[in-house]
Amino acid sequence: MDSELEALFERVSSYFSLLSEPTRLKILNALCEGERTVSEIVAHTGATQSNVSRHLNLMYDRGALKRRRDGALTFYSVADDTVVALCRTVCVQVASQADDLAVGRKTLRRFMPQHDAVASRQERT
Amino acid sequence: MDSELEALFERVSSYFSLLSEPTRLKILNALCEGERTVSEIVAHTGATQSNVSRHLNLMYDRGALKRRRDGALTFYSVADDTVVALCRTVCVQVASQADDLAVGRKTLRRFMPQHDAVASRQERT
DNA sequence: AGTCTATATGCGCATATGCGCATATATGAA
DNA sequence: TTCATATATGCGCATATGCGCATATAGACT
Repeated sequence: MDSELEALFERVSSYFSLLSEPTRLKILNALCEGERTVSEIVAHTGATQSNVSRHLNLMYDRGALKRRRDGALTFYSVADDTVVALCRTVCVQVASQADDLAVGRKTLRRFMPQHDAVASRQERT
Repeated sequence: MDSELEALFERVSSYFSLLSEPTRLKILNALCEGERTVSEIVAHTGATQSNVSRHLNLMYDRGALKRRRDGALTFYSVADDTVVALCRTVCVQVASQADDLAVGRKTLRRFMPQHDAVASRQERT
């Protein structure tokens, strides 16, 4: 196997690993609508402050998030829009193939407004 | 946090975890052009037979791959095209943001022909 | 200085995951 | 049946990862 591809896949898998953790997905969800402080994210996700902080720093280090400090507050926001796009794609995919999963149109719509058409098309199938 | 979303994110993260492993990406790469036997994938990826088998079964169980048995041979192929699409998206993303990573246009093109336009657009930036 | 709030981080644990190795199972051929 | 090839799987280990808990750091205010 080509060593160029080896290196590429190493990075790609590491990229995906960012998204393979529920807490981080919750955080991204909280950041979907824009900039948020750590405390806001803690409140929104229900995770502990230390975990949220750790995950935020991780995603920041990997370039998925950007941050801005204002006094004692740190504002985080999405730096890599691809990340959010991937989440949305997989949310639709998962919701459409899981009959048992009670993800209402409403929830789906709130989470990914622009995929409305896709989501409802899948539902009719 | 909504328990509906909790369940959704659990699944979504598990979906992404399939793609957060280099060996599995190599396998998907080997399956991009179509159906392959386990031995062919072993040869193509350079991984051991037991690992390839394990990863194939995992991806099969999760619905990412389908399989077909013909005598002593087992043919695997991609069942969920979204998986491949996601890989391609992230490959382009990673390759475009990593200056140090020597992923030539040629390699990229071979791996994801239909993203040619996107890839070269990124390169010019 | 002292104190309060906000955020980050060190440490240890528990669990998950990928792998090597050997072996089991299945199919076809002699 | 016996052997050979193809694929799957049990077991143990090493590492990675997420978390709880306590604590450290930083800024604002008195």
